[in-house]
Amino acid sequence: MGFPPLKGYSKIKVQATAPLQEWGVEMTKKLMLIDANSLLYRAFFALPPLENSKGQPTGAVYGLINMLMKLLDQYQVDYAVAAFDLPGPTKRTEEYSLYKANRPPTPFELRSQMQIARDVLRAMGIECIELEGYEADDLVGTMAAKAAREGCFSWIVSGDRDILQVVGESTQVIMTQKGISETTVFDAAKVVEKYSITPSQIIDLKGLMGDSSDNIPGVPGVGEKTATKLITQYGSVAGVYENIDQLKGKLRENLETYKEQAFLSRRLAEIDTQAPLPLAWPPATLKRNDKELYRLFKELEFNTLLQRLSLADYSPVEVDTVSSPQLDEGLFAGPELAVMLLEGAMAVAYKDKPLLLVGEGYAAACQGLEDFLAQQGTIYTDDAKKIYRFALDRETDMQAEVHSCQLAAYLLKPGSNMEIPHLVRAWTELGVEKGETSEQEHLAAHVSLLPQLWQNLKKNLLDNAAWELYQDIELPLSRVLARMERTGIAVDIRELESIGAELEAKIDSLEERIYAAAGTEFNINSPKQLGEVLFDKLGIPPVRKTKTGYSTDAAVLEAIHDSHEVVPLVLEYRQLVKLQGTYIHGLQDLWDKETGRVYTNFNQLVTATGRLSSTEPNLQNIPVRMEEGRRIRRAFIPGGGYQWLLAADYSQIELRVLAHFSGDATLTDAFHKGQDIHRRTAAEIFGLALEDVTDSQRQAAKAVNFGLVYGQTDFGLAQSLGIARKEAASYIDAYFHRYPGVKEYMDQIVAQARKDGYVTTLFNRRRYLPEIGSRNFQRRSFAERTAINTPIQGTAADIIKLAMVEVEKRLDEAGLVSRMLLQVHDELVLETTSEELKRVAKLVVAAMEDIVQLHVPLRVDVKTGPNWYNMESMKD
DNA sequence: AGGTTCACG
DNA sequence: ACGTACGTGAACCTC
Repeated sequence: MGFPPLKGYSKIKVQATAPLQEWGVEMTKKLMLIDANSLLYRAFFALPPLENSKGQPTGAVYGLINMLMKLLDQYQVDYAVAAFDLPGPTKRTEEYSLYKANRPPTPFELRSQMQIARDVLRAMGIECIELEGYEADDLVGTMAAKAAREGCFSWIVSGDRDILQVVGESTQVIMTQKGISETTVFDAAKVVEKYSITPSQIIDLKGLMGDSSDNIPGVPGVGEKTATKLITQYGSVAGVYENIDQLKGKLRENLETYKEQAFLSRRLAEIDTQAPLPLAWPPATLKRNDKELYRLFKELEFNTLLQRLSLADYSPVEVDTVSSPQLDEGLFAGPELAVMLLEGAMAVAYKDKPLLLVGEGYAAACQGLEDFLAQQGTIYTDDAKKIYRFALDRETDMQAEVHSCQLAAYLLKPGSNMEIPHLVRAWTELGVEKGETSEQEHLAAHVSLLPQLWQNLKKNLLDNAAWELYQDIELPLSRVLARMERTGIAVDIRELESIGAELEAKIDSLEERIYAAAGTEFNINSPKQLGEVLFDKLGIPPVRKTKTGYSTDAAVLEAIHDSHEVVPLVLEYRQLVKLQGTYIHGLQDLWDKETGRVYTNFNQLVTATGRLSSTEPNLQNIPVRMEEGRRIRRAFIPGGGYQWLLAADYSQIELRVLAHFSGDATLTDAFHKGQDIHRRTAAEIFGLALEDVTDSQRQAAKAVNFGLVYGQTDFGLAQSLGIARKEAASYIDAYFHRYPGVKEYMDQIVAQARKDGYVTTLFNRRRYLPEIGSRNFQRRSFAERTAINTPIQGTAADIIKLAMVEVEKRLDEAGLVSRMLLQVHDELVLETTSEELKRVAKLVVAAMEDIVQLHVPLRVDVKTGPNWYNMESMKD
């Protein structure tokens, strides 16, 4: 029997386990014993703090159940029993009142999951046992002993090493490693291999070394090493004392002084295998209560587990695939239409049933959709940008209104999975079973659910006060982005080739010089091989390690710059190879020879902060900082009919947003006076007049301003400036002293994030920070920095998005042919004609600067040129 | 598929 | 004491 096979199981990495026969075991029945307390603790601390929408913490239960489902599937056992601790005194606390006395109390968020875990386990057909005065591992150990007598093989699942003492002929332990998803299986040989002692000797080992986590004292001065040596030599604690004469010095003295304590510790460490079991033998077989399990998973919002168990109340949905051009007349007739544009196909809901239109049917449907768009009506779709793009490609004057489910979902919970089947499961009570259908059919099957999905999303947007964000910023922006994507940007391929040829020559030469300097030929692009050459062969002392070996990144290479002549060559090689591979070859591959342009995709649904991203090619990271790379911008040019590129960028937008949010008097004053912000900061933190600030002081202040919006630490600032950490700390301290409003704002936003569990931007874009209350320092700190950064970065994103909609609108109203091509976070790039140049510059600057009234002015610098490299400022 | 490195704001 | 500045995407290597 056991668990039914899990769907999608093969994708989950589980350590392969030898079948029973290989272990030399021949038993008819198999039992899994679960030390539930130990695993829940593990899961609780290993996993991010999940909770359901009602605020009930669920992470530990999720981790436990997820792990057990995998194991049950893998081991196909006949029975499974889970043991729990009960609060209150045990035999051990009776004997030794300090037993586990140093344990911090179980966190509330974990305690509240203990009963839930029992309920879920029972629903899975796993019996739960507990017994006053006994701990879970005693019950597990007793069960294993009982099973062995009954000729039944057991696996014990636990995260506690102590349980290894019960490993034997018919008992093995599945021990969690770091985290809880990775496990190791221990038989007796494995215990010996790992700890150099037999399973039962674990008890004696603990007797001598103690266990700080359980507050078992052991013998002072005896740690794991000494204890292992003694136990290996004399077999047991008793054996050690029988041979105490052979020992000398401090060790013997301690052993003699603490003899009682050693035997006490041994008793405390020993698992009781004769507890009175609150359970009949054999245990009930694994009989799942699907109805109850469904109810629990639904309540806990374990949607992936519901899916995996095929427990979802999702009926299979039949998709009619239509390839005939003869479409039903009613298909595009209604005032409403649910539609998804797919690769070479279209999904449309007809009388609440999904149709998948392919081949000639698709061609006919495109005409039908075009006609529908030209009239007033309502479209429910996954991604509005595709509809706008469709309308643009077919030059349709769109009258219909579009509702974009993915866009709405993104604003409600950025960073989550935006695929339609996920959204439907997350935001409605509905769903579609995947079954044997293809991806495309499965997706199409959801099309008739889009109107319901949309209604739910819209309600949530309204509840979050994010409806305007959707309606006035993001949805109109989808249309702007569709146009920009369709427009593309012209690339001078000859220029690209010429830069590429130059790079090629330099790379070849560097390659040879590197081989000569290193005295060996190797793959310079392989961090592994490069590390071996630098740090093993050439003997340069390594600076830093990564998970997999030596770190060889630019910071490391800079640090060892003068250690060997090959290092600077490698640095230059790296830089050039990056340019050649990512930009020259990357752009060449995506260049359209018919139009001479490249067409990026602007993704509106991926970033956690509300920024756009750009792919295939990414035109938001074209080199600019280093001259060598910056030259690539020469290849970006205005296309046919246009003479100029125009770039308009917000000056210091993030610091202005910070000034707005914090209301800090000094920061606000600097922007009102139009001062050089870094110079002013330097003057403030070094206590100087503006004109007395030196270049290096300004540079330091710039780094402070820069790090500010990231929630910087002294360590980070020290790193970026190459100064001592104390000095960096003094800068930060001086800054907050001079800008108390900024400090207050940062404390306040972190407090708010802790209270609400999320932060928002000026336009109510929201980002959830579930780890803000984590007890894990690292995770909590990260969430706090994110709480500081996201409102700033996200508001800047809101502003430029709104400006883009406005620029598009004003260009359109003015009847200008100039057009937006790119957005690079705080910069817009347009192409324009000689006739329109001045007018467009003014229009763009005005639209961007006036788009929102903050407590400080927004400033935009505008430049123009015949390509993206040779750009000159326009001052009227 | 995941890790490392590096380009941008 | 913790590890150490936010947000992206692409190329390449390694497993």
